[in-house]
This record gives sequence, C-alpha cells and structure tokens, in this order.
Amino acid sequence: MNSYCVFERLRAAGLRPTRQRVALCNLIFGSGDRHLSAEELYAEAHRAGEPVSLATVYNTLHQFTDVGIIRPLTGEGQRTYFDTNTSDHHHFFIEEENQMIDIPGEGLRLHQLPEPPEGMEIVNVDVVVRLRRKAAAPAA
Amino acid sequence: MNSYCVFERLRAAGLRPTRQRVALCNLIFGSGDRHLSAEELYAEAHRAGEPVSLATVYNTLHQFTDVGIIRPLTGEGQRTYFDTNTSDHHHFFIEEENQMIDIPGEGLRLHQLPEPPEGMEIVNVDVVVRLRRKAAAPAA
DNA sequence: TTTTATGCAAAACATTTGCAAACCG
DNA sequence: CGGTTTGCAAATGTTTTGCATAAAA
Repeated sequence: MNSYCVFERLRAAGLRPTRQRVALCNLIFGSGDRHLSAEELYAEAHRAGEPVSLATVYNTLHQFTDVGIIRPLTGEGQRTYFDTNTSDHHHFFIEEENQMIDIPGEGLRLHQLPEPPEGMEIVNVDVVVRLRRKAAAPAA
Repeated sequence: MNSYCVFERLRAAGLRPTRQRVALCNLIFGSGDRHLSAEELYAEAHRAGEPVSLATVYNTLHQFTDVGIIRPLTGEGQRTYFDTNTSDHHHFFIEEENQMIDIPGEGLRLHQLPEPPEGMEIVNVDVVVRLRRKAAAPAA
C-alpha cells in the first residue's frame, strides 16, 4: 500500500513505475478489494491531484490486466469494471444500482464442473448471482 | 416457428404483431436456440429482405426482453448478446472467438447458493465457464 | 540518448433518443 | 380516426487510436 510496495509490484510485472502508474496503482490497491471502472478511477485520480488522462487510465487498466494484477469483471453493463481481487471468487449483482458485491468465499459452491468441448480447457468460472430488492412488507 | 405461432406469441406478450416484429421474431426463433446481437439480427433481416432499421432491432430486442421471451447474456464483451433460451442454463465462453455456447443441463451443478444480503432476494444465477484452446501437443 | 509512456483530440463503436411519417386495430 | 410503432439521423457514452511531447533507463 505504500509506494515501495507499488514500485516493486510494478517492476515485478515488468512495467516501468512511471508517476502515473504509481499513482493509479496506489489508488487501485490503496483500500482493499474494489470494483472500479476507468471513469471512476480517472475521477479519483483527479480528486487526488494526479491529473492523468483518461486514455492513460484505460491503457493502465489494460496493462494491469495483462500482467494479471487486476481482472475484468463479467457483467452485463455497457461499462467495463475491474476487480482488484484476482483470486477465485464470485459476485452478487444488484441490477437497480448497477453494483457488484463480492460473495464471501464459502457462500457458494460449485458441485460439478462441465466437461469442456474437445480441445478446450477451462480457464476460470465466473458466477453472477443477480439480486433484486425484496418487495417491502406492507406497513401495518 | 411458423407465422401463426409468432403472431400468437406476440399477442400473448401484449405486443402488436407488426410486420417488423413478426419478421424479427421469425428470424430469432426460426432455428432453435441461439445467441445473437442487435447488429447480427439487423444483418440477417436485411439478408432476408426485411429492411428494418437498426433502432427498431434494438427496440424489439428490448421489448422481447421485457416480456421475457429472450434474455440478455452475461458476458464481458462491449456488445450485448441475447439468448433465445430463457430457461435456467449456463454458458461456455471462448475468449479468442468471442463465442458463447450453451452448457448442457446436467453439465454443471451448483451445490450451495449464497445467502443474499439483508432485504435482497436472488433473481437468477449466471455461470460463465471461460475456455481456452488447449496448447497443441508439441509435434515430435 | 534510446526506448517507452503520456496526453490530447479525433475516431470508432454500440446504443439511445426525438420526432415526423406510417401503420394497426 | 387514435394510439403505437417505425425509421432516420443526430446525440450519447464508452473505449481506442495516432502522433507529437515528455519522462524513464
């Protein structure tokens, strides 16, 4: 979470620790697991006084994805979200709020994985549990 | 699959069977379960000599979604795909080809569903099994 | 100095919207 | 007719690209 850590994380990934990348990396990993879009990260950077360009935010998110330190979220919105938690886990999706929430590790278990088609292998499995707000109980 | 069926399907859904809707409905449901995007359906309609506008294709897909005869696919591309199979089933996703394939019903089983957060209820569960072509065995 | 990254503005897409004209019942 | 639906074209929102400038090694 401190800068060294970020420096090393970037170096280890083979990315030059430029000012922008360090700043974005700090924002991304500075507060636990998160889900964020390019636009959000861009806004955050500017709020934090780091004037990166939107194009750089996109580039950076893709570079981070390529080296595996974040991963894109499977969802159906038009906007792409990235997850800072690259370990195997799944998500709730609240449609009305367009919000993704992590499902705690033990919450869901896959019992049987399907046989992939000939010549294919499974990379990973994403589960999205779509949620809706329960109809409020009628006030008495 | 013939026109009556489509007429009735549309009426049952409370949609006026206009020429365009009937044509699109025939294309969508004319050949078994499919996954298609607005752009693809638009191209197909034109190939079939039914000159609908792209806007109408979008409108129609959304109307059909609203009345529940098709459903949007959970995926991570920028383009939205729709599935003519609205029953509970899951998908393989081949990244290199950007292609979704149905997983046969028995192929995957969820063992334990997570407890939704307070005040929420589960609408449905989408599982995407990401696939990759196996590395070819090195030629001897 | 050489390579690589950044920023800007413009391009490329996918999708939505507003409104007049056409269509369904 | 009267309310819907359509089609067009323009607007919107997101993501990508090209290229000159700036920064890292």
